[in-house]
Amino acid sequence: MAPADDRRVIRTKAAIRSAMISLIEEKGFEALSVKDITDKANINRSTFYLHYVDKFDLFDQTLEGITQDLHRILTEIITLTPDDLQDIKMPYAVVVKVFEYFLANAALMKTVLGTKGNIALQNKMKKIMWSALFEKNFSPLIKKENLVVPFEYFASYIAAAHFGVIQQWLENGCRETPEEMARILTNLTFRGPLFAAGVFH
Amino acid sequence: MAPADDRRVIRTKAAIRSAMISLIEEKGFEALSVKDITDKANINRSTFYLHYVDKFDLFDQTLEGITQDLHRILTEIITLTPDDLQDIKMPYAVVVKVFEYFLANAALMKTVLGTKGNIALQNKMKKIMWSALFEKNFSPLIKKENLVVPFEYFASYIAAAHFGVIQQWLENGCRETPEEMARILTNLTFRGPLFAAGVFH
DNA sequence: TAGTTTTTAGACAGTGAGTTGATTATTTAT
DNA sequence: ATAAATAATCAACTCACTGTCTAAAAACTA
Repeated sequence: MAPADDRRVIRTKAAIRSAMISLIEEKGFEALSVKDITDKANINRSTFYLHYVDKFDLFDQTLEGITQDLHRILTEIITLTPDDLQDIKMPYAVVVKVFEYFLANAALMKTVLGTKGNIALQNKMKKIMWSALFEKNFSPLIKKENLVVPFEYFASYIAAAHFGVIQQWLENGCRETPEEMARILTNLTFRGPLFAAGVFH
Repeated sequence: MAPADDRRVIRTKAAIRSAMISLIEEKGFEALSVKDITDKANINRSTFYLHYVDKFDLFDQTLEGITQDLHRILTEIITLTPDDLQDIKMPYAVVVKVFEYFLANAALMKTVLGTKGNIALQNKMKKIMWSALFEKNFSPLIKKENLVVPFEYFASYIAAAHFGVIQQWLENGCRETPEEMARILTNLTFRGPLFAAGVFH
């Protein structure tokens, strides 16, 4: 092992990484071959194996930073209190932060969450968001005796719903601001989707 | 072309199909090879190519029946009126039907929607459910002037949320009855998730 | 049973994966 | 500026899977 800050290594890894991202956008993760990546990155195929075990390893390493960041944002920044949930402001602030982060990493996030992505990767991210947001924040606030539906389905409902909205936003090219998206998402969840859609008055 | 009801053909196709389903459960769709499938199905690899172009073709053909059924269930059975949405009963009936169908085809549905599935396939199914359920039923009922959030995000929210709950249910092994699941889902959507979770009283 | 069709076994070329060893190019530290 | 270190390259190799094709064997239908 040599200095990891060797400029050749940095250059090579960057080339590989950005080749992967642009290729995932083109044809999806599963359809990629190592050869595709190294061709696009203009490096020898052997070189790839000096840095990564295979394309999955490459993706994992790429995703690692993202998931750490996200986890930090979700847990460090805020711990909700019961009062926060009675008002829309506090969760709103968290959601804004998340959207801002997604916006800053839109290209990669789109490859993870977009239609060309990979379910296992999606689930990895879902799990992180889930545990950070729910287990540590929402869960303690929910009184079992008030539950009209099983907690796990409530959780699946919210987690998937939020993911769906984020996915749609990324597909659209992130036209709305993080603040606007946070407003949309908190409205949908706090007021209920049908109310937010104007079906109930 | 000979009689398509030749018993050898029926046997072979059935063997291939069920081999595929069980292998997807094991290792996921992308990891499968044609050889895996034919080994499991105990047929010659050449035989596979007599019936299918490749594994994607096999999956498409397998999914075709499912999607047609689902589309029929969602469109034929019901057309919602504005009054239906003021009450929870009518949508409830549709949702029960859907869960019943999923239950009857749980093995395959789990491979499509489960963690080992494939995003493209999920999207295909989402699109079908989406167009049948929303474009023809919900959409006309929503008055633009009452919208608090853009319609497309409302749509993404609901579609993804329902999908998430169905996924969770399949992962759990379909413990709840279709009626129970329909109750859960309609409660979450009609009352709003936080109300259904007992956060609001 | 006779005639037809499916399945089989095996071989084929083509492609990507992952590894290796010798060589060249670049970088860092002196 | 130069030497030592090490990263990248190139070519070649094994392996596994794909998709196609043939001729022979097996199973089906009528």
